[in-house]
Amino acid sequence: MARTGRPREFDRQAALEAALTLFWKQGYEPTSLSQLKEVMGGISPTSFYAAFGSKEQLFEEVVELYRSTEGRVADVLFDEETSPRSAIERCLRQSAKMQTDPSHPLGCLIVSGASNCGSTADQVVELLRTVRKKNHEALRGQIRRAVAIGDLPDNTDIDGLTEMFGTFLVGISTAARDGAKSSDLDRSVDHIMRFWVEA
Amino acid sequence: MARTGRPREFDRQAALEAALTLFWKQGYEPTSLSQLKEVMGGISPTSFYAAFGSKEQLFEEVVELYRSTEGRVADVLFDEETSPRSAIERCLRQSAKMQTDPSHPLGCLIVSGASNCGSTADQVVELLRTVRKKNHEALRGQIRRAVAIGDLPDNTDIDGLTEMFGTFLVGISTAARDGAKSSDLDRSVDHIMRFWVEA
DNA sequence: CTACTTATGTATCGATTGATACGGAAGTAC
DNA sequence: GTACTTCCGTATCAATCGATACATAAGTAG
Repeated sequence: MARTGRPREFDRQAALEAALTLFWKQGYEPTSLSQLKEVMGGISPTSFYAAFGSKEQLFEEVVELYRSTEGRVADVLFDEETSPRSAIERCLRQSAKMQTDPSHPLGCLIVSGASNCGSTADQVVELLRTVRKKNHEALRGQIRRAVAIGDLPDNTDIDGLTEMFGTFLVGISTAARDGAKSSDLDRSVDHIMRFWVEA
Repeated sequence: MARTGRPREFDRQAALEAALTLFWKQGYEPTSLSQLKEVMGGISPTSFYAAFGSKEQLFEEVVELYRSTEGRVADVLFDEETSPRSAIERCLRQSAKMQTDPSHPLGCLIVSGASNCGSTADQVVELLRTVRKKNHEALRGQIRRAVAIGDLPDNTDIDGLTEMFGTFLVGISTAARDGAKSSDLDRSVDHIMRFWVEA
């Protein structure tokens, strides 16, 4: 690793995970450097900027960490080996379960991590929006595939169905933060999938 | 009105409406006093605090204004003279239409107005959450009523259905802010209502 | 040892935050 | 007219924001 120079005295990975938890709970803008430095092991501002560049760069790194861990619940939307119906259903169920899990903050970092932001945080807002749009397009891809392989009729309203699932998916974050029960959310997935009888 | 003293030189109602637009667009915390004073007619800090008390009190007044105007789309959830199915459907359709209307900011002030907030804004977060919970309970009331009058079967999963509609409803705000088309959202309401064939 | 590299701690930067102090201006009441 | 009330404008408050300067400590390379 570090070939030369004074070795780092804090655990960079642990600090990153602590930052994830704080950003997840509070969102990007209201999370201050003071809070970050504190949860990241009480590091000094110099250490913070040397290791992470800036608050914004840290957040970008945090988003990557989130996507590669808890955020993986959305990956199944990109899976073309599962049936479309099953891919969507699993995404919704796993998202609902993950976002109500009390072992970490409630809701979704991608949806709620930068929802109220001033103009100084435009880049961060766009970063998260880009991730959401990718998920939305993956959702649309699954619906399209379902029509293509005959799991849904040819005259299916692809955009309308995509919007139904997509709107429900992003709604889970607010619902979870408002205290929705995991079991209620799971059964709500039963209902939203109910019209779709697998071929 | 003002019986005595120097008369106000700015239009209080117009200032309140301008504040609503700004809060709606940016959210509570990232909206600064400087921005508010500017859009509210370029008033001075003294005039601001004399007329509205504080940023937080202004926001509370703004929420009341919103609820009595654009926010009325949720009122139908409290209407027991409409059929339950129709009440829910109208709420969803009107919310989707209103929140994508380009004549004002996108999304919903109640859902997105204070989603990322620091601990100094706890009261504001709770205020909006309380409104959302009331709407959620009204939704549950409509489902309950549907079962009671036989529009839905006796063994209906009331909490699961409530969560499905409630999660979709709060999702509209994020969907609208992400650029969802009004027509797609309207058709997504077709789909989410589809399982429910009015008696 | 010296040279170099990297991390650390303290002290502080300019800008902005929400909120006030204070004096004066503009109206009504008598 | 004077007294009283309400509002306005300027100047400014302490606190906090994200970010840096500067000197020093702790390691490797030769």
